Amino acid sequence: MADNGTSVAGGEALLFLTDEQLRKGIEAMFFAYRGFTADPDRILEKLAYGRAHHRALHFIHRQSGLTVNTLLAVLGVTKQSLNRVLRTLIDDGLVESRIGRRDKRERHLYLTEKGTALERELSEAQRVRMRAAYRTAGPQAVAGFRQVLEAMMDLDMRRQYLMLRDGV
Amino acid sequence: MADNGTSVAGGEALLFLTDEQLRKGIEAMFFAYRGFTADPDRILEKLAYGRAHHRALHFIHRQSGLTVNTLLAVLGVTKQSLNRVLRTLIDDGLVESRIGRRDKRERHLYLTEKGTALERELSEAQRVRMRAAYRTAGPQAVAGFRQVLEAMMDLDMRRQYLMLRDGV
DNA sequence: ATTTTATGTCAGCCTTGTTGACTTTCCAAG
DNA sequence: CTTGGAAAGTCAACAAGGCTGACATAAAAT
Repeated sequence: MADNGTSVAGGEALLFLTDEQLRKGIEAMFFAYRGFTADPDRILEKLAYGRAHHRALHFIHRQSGLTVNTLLAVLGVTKQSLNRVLRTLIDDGLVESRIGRRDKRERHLYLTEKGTALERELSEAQRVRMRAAYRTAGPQAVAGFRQVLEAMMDLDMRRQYLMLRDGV
Repeated sequence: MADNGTSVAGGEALLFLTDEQLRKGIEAMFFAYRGFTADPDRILEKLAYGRAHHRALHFIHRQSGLTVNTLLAVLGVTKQSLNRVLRTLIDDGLVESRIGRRDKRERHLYLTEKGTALERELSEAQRVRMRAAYRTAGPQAVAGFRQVLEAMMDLDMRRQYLMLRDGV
């Protein structure tokens, strides 16, 4: 059996999923996620923002003009929790909340210039790391990386993810 | 260019890392991590424990007899923060703290039978999901998954991870 | 004998999650 | 046109789990 836990039988690769193999994957996820958030965290710290602010900025940038309800669904938190974060972002002039034209109950969220700038700084820090990791691991690895991650999501999360991945 | 962002030039595959590609990876990480923690979280909730307890149990199981200091380094939290968690685990009879034989200042941590049982339940829930994801994605994807994750870690985290990965 | 290390603990603070209750505004169905 | 329900905002209270700072004890190391 090869080191990566694969073997070939009858031209078809089979997976021998030992608990050991799985544990390595679990620990890799744990440590990698720390790396994944480390760079933005450092930037946010200086501004007295947290990861929650980053997430909000990310998805507002991603889907400009989305409603509060949509953002709640994507983030998977309560409206009270989001509101605290969103209020500071609006007060600080990073996010603009516009009343819906069709449905005036809705608030549509947009990044201001200032918000766009911070989002860019945060995501660029994150991209630098991802880019380096992708380069190190190579194209095949990258494809596999995404495949496993997508297979690991809950169904409802995958729905959200695919909507974003393939365009809204 | 292929859909996965790769192309072949002169027999060597090159990576075209558009911001779009990177963003998909970033969002995949975000949603996948939620899935990754979802199953243990549900189990922990019933017992009034949190993710912090799970992490402690995991690494004590992983490296039985490790000292408090070692655990602190792996988890990357302060001793006050760990202590709160550790104390409840010890009080509840999931973890045993034995005074070091060589160095009596040290406390070596072990899972009790009860602790082992809970750790198994938690990690099995996590393994079920990982196993399913691995099976769906296939062996090549799994190798790539781990490669990218490892390349994404901070240097000091990778040190910790490799020590655990390759045996202590 | 003194200093350093490992651990534990108290107090207090912050972020970010939660639930519950209540309001305002507004759309939509009866 | 009234009424029910949806979208959003807000107040209060609470908890987990991070953090810092300060201090205590025991034991090792110098």
